[in-house]
Amino acid sequence: MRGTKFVHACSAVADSQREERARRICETIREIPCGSVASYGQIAEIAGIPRGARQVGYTLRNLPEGHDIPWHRVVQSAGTIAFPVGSPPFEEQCRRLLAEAVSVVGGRVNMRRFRWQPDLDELLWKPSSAWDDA
DNA sequence: CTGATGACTATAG
DNA sequence: CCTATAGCCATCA
Repeated sequence: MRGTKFVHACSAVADSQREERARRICETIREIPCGSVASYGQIAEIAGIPRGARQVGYTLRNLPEGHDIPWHRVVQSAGTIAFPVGSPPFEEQCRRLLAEAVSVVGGRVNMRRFRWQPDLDELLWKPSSAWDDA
């Protein structure tokens, strides 16, 4: 029957899959260009995890000490910063965003102006395919 | 297994 | 703009 080894193997697989999700989430966040922001849900979807907004938050909360992930470019879907207004992390995120010209007004970013649009990015960086027929 | 939690989100009033 | 509510889902006690 299923012994201890089997159970250990299963939990090992579960761990690797969890790591894989976290890896994709971080990878996606790293793609957010300087000067833009993305929502938790947007990151989750791009990372291939539908309805995984909370998982993005969870991953971000457990980042290792020396990480180089631009966590400050992730905000809630409405543009509001996820931390309590006035809290240390809230202030830190405001500073980092302002430092790259992303204006934060009343603890909120105007998503219409700063929301990251991967499709548009690709058009701007690889215009040939889009403009050839003109 | 069960219930509580949270760096979430969409919707309604 | 605000609050309340109901989904959401991996984690954890």
